[in-house]
Amino acid sequence: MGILERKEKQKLEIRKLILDASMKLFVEEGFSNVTIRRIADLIEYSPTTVYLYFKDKDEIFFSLHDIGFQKMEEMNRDLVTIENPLLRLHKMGENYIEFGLQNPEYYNLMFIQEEPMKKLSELGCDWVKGDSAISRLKATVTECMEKGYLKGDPHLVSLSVWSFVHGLVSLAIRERMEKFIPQKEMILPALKQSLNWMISNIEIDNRSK
Amino acid sequence: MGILERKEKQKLEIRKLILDASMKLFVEEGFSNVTIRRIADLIEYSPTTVYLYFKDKDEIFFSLHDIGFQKMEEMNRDLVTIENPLLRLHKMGENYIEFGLQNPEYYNLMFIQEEPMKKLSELGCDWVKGDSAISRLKATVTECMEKGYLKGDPHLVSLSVWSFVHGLVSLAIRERMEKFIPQKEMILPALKQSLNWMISNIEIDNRSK
DNA sequence: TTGGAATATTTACAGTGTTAAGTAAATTTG
DNA sequence: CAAATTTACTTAACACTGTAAATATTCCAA
Repeated sequence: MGILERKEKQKLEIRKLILDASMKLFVEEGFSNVTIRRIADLIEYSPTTVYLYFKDKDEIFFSLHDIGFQKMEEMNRDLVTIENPLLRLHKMGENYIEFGLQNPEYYNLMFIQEEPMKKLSELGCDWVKGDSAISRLKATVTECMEKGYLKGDPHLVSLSVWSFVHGLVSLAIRERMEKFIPQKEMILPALKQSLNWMISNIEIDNRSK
Repeated sequence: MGILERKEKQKLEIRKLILDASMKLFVEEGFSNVTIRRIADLIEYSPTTVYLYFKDKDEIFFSLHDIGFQKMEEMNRDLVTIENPLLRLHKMGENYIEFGLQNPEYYNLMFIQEEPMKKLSELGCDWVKGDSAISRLKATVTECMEKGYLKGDPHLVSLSVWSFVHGLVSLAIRERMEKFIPQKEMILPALKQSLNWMISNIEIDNRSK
């Protein structure tokens, strides 16, 4: 069945073509400038051809949202080398902030935009990519507690830490931080400083040892 | 000049009519279902009439964003009666969370959506409503420090506290919290619990007194 | 070579924000 | 009071959007 295989491969190739074009538009011109017709222009097919490979526009965005998580995972690849779980948690936070600021459009799809989640509940499946990222966070927080760097309920602390960094990133990329951080180039350092402050507040003070 | 005055008043009345209609659509059917034509239908004017009172759709959203801040300020009206600044900060946080969960569409315009901020920079003026809310937060945080409830840089701490509650609310209303809080009715208590945890972590321990 | 399946395009629909031109009523002016 | 002008509003239209149905083209096996 070599022929069917090849066809399958071609199908995937065009899917990739569509995703690449969407990504290009999406990253270069932002969410609202990604239209089916412009995607079609880029890949030099007619607009309706796109619908042979994706059910609708939201499915394209959902795929891009997935790719976003892959990019983020890639960024966190060498995180396992950090022995100290609290340091690892800290670095996770820094990576998260950097990823968000450097890829606002991806970040948008992953954590802000409503459409990808709508698509999920439409398909009746759960947020695999998001959930596994959450699990990694939770595992690290739990390890911090086991080794005496943090205390409290790992569930509650993970939720809180994530909310904290998400708050920083999403306020920044949605331009709500200008009063706090007027200079654009100061955003990243300011957010990292805030993260420092947060972690130093929740870590157990070991100076009494 | 009684006649000019009356005309001015009528103009404002229709503006209000448009805003009320937008608000209705907006709250009842969400952001994406607010269209110029549906607004026009509700107020029983032609679509183009809307443009005699608002430059474009974004200007309508900007006005609604303003109204959102008014609603929030109203909610915080009796906050001044709380003597203890840390308790007041806590209550501010709770109000913020409740406001966000109860008015997701307003919250969206105030702190998530890009359009209102674009409109601001287009007009070249600054985020008056947002900035004054930030100032109130900062004042409370500063008072907490003066009275020995908190320590550190008020600027940094305010930014962090705000980011924290914004993170909680925005992840919740954008459906990213299902893994952490599967039951919808548990969202508000869980978010409040997280706020509790946060504040108890940053407050200066006075038990040694 | 022919028939059928797969793939792609054309056409079309119903919607969007927005502008320009036209109309009718209200107001000001001679 | 009548004519001119301003104001308020509507109609028609443009250039888009996502998407469905019908049509055309390409490809491959019999």
